[in-house]
Amino acid sequence: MTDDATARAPRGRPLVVTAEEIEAVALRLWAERGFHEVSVADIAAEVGVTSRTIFRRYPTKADIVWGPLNGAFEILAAALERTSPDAPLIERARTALVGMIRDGEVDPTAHHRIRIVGRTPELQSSTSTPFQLWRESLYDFALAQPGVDRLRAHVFAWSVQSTALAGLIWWVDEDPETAPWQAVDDAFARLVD
Amino acid sequence: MTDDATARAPRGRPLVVTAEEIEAVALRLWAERGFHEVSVADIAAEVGVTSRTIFRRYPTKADIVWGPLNGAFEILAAALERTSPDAPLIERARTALVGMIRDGEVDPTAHHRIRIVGRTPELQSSTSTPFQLWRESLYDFALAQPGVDRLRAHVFAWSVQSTALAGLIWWVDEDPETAPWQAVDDAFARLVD
DNA sequence: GCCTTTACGTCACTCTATGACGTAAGTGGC
DNA sequence: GCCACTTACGTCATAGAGTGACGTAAAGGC
Repeated sequence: MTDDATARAPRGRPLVVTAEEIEAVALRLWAERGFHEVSVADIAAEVGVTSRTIFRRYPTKADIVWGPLNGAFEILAAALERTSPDAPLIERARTALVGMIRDGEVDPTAHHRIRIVGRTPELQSSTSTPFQLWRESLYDFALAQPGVDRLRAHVFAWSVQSTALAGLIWWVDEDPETAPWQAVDDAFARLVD
Repeated sequence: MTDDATARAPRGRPLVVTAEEIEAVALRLWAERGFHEVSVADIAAEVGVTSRTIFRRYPTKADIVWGPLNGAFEILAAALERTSPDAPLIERARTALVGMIRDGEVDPTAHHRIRIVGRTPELQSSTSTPFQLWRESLYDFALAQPGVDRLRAHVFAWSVQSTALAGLIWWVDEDPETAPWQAVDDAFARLVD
């Protein structure tokens, strides 16, 4: 998306560690010991910086987990637009979401990240950045359709997001051998009852 | 529920303040200044105790908001059982939830509490105690019905809870003049599309 | 009066998060 | 090479949510 031709050499002191390094260390430690058991200071020490630096890069500890997934709402919005306008809203959301997860458009570490989220209830907060952004995308999409009022769009966004989350949590602690998109697809199959 | 005949005088030092007093002060301050803007120490000072005492009574700051609503999951479970077995699952949940909120079986301060939740995104966390307990009730109820597998029960619990939450949030910041049960009922009407 | 039980205060400490301030390390202009 | 400018980092101080340890206050039972 960024124009490489206009991408100039950055001015000022360069970052001493990349976001990838920080997140790789964090994900590894959290996978080993759990989210609460590893503090931001622990990660910072392992990477070779101060916790102040970490908090300057990430607004909260939880945002280290999300990382590139925070940008996924744009992919979701685009995927929603590509779905068939004739299908019911819920099926369009299902197609877009499942396709997005299945095709791994987001990030190679996404599965790893979702596993930690699934194991850590406090990360499943509905106010976490990506979930909020997903709901916004879903809300805007639904509201643009004819005959959809704001409450309906609101309910649509919430139920789609929570169904996806339910599927992912299910996948993590009940069926981790299969693909995550399959669990989400199965969850949507149960929703349309 | 407690047997008054066997309710003996409590041994040991009595509580210096009742839970009602603490929660009344907390709700008043939060309604005036907002949830983040009023610390637990502020509430403790106003009540006349130390913050240590508050944290001994309530596991987290958020639990002061929920208060008696934490016991509502039992009322929900009972209300679910009273619904017509012939109706679809989602309608039974709708009837039970809306009836519960409408008839004010929970607590006179419930509306006040929900307003604060609606105004404070971080309190809408899916891991907050009452929401978790509601989902458990809904999950157990759904799983006991014939032809419902565990994933379906899981998705059912999540979508019912989030639909109720969506309705309540909608009520708080879009339609606070009407009754909250009406907003929740409307939300469920949009869900069954 | 003494023992037991329960509630509270004080102190110390961890962890997340933020503001202030000075410094290190890069780019670009001359 | 020197100097301004920009950006990242470290250090320090601070606030707020929790938690464990320890001593004390206030009740009932004997």
